[in-house]
Amino acid sequence: MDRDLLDLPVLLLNAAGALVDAIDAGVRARGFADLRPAHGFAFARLSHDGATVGQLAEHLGMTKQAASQLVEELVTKGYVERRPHPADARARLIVLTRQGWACTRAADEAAIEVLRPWADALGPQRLAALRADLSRIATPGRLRRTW
Amino acid sequence: MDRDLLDLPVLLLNAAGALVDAIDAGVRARGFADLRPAHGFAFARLSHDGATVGQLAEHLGMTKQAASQLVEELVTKGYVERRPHPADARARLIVLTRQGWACTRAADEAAIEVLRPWADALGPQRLAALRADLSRIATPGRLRRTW
DNA sequence: CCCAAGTAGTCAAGCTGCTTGACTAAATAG
DNA sequence: CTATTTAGTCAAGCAGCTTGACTACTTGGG
Repeated sequence: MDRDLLDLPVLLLNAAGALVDAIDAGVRARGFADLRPAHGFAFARLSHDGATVGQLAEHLGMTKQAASQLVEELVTKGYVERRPHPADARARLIVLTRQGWACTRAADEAAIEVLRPWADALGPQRLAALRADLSRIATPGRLRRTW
Repeated sequence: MDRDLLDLPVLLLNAAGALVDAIDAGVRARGFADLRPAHGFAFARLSHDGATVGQLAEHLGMTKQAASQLVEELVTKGYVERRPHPADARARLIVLTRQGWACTRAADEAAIEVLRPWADALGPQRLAALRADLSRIATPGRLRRTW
């Protein structure tokens, strides 16, 4: 039983990795080859009303500097744009461009394509249980590069 | 429902990260402050009869060169040693030293300390279900740095 | 038995994505 | 209206990985 406990982290990491890789592959296959998984997680945060660089950094579990240059990269590639922040002239509101939204939709499609068969095999109540169980371990909101 | 599907990867990654971080903290607290999570995953592989650099690379999802220098680091710090391989003079068998075993035990303790309360809260049959469900997504044996 | 091809491991160089440190401009507190 | 804090960027550095090239040993086919 303890053996079972001990390889749970490995199992979890492995599952997460497999999922992320599969979705990333799906996104690339849809024509967005210049993006990495981290960008997708950024898009997920930006897709609700945008976000500041600081909020993005918080969400991605990295420094503001790192988030800033990630944004710079996305601006250059045309996926997001910096707008003046309506309530704070120091800050800038990062929002998705048309291309950013297109990519977000593609990512959603890819994710569903990967997750659907597996969710169907599991069944709804088992899926709900899994979500609930995972939520217990997860630190809300903070995402990080693992190991 | 699709919304639920879509944040499953985030949830998984988040949970995996939280677990890895917590165990890593436990290991450091036990006096092994010069190690990172990746080393722990290496130990897990080495603890069954040792392994070659190539096998380690495969297990950790990295190139042989990277695994080789990870081993070099662990040799320097006294956690593993290189032995001649019994069946192949090109290869070397990497095995844990006494200190390596001590760290492995400490890691197991830390992992159980972290996982136990959460496993208890879940209950045995729910835990078994979680393991089974995760196993479906996971690519067997291959571990990778996620995103 | 021997040679050609394949495999285990290491050395060296380079690069990517992150960090820490220092700074400017704007907001906020007292 | 100054003193402190906060948002963001610029610059430099670095850890952990990659690709490429090489040596030592093994394996398979004639």
